[in-house]
Amino acid sequence: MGKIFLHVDLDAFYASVEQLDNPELKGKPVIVGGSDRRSVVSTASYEARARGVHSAMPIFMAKRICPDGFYLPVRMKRYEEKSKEVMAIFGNYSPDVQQISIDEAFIDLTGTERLFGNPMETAKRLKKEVLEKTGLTVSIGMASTKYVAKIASGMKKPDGFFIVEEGKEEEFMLSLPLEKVWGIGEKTRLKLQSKGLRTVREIHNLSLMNLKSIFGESGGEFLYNAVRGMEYGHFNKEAKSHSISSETTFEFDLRTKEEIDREMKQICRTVMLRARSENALSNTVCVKIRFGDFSTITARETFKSEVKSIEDLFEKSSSIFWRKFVPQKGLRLLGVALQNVYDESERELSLFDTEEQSAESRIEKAIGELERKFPSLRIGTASDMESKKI
DNA sequence: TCTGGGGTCCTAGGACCC
DNA sequence: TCTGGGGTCCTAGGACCC
Repeated sequence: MGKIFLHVDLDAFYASVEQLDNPELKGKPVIVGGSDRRSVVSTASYEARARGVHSAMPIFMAKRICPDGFYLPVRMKRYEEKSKEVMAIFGNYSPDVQQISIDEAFIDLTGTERLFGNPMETAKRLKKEVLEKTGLTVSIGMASTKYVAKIASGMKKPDGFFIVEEGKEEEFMLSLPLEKVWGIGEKTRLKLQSKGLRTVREIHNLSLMNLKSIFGESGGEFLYNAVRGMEYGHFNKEAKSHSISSETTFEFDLRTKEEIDREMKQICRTVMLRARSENALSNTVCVKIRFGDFSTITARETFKSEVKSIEDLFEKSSSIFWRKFVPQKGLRLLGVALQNVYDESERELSLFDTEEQSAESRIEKAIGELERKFPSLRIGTASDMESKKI
């Protein structure tokens, strides 16, 4: 007896929540995204998709093809709230629920027949319960592997249910156009094309060795398994690396040190407060620079001791930034990340940790907690205020 | 009026150690 | 007589996903 997985995906999630909270928007083209020059669409409702609007499309373009759409800002807190409600319902159907993003999860139904009955009926009940309790529709894929279930859930959106029977996985994969294969993006498609490979079947015809010689050890293995509908390892592994990052695209490219310092400070603040709230520490700082011409570089440095404060992160990031930045090109985007993050409890105490520094980290943690409780509050330190000229 | 933000994983080359 | 080879850490960049 094989395994049974569901992949459950909330339909047009952000846009659906907006329609739920404002029923007048039901049946209308709703586009959730930023509002300035360089913003893109986060989620478009199905009505907007019918007009050609899709995720990642620049807002100005969406407005051109869908001028009468309802354009709304992203309300992340609200979506997180609804996401939690939905995920809690999933928990009633299996002890093994693996959330993979804010709007989708794998549910392992293997061995739940005795408790819940036929998995197909269980899946239908789950759809119904989510709709009744949260007002949201989901699309479900059911298969013997997570990988195939994931693709299956996309076959009949929205409000869909698609089953790939055990033993039919390979046949199912062979029936798909390349664009539906999860893990093959534009670049890989182009590379496949340059080798004369245009269909899943053509990839299927190649040996593992052959694929590895073209796409590398891991890429080759992935493709070989994918076109056969076999489980892809990386769903099952615990994530081993972790990072905390924040980045901003500016409405207009920045050029002066004053502007850049100000933004850098804000970004470092966001990253550091988040790290504090997660009790996360890191010794590795990565700075991302996107120039006015859209060319993008990253530079990172691993330090002997962990990043200790917002100010510390600001200094470290700045020193990396100014080694790489080319002022003539202008700054379109600035990002800062803490990488290889580990938990506070794993810290090896260093002789250099002074009383003062740990006091600083306690203060920042308190600021983060306060700001979470009172989102309208902005707490600054004396040096923040000076730089903001309040 | 071009192209967001937050992530993960992989590769390839160099340094360094045994 | 001149240069093997594996493991691990680090950096920079790339691909992909939602």
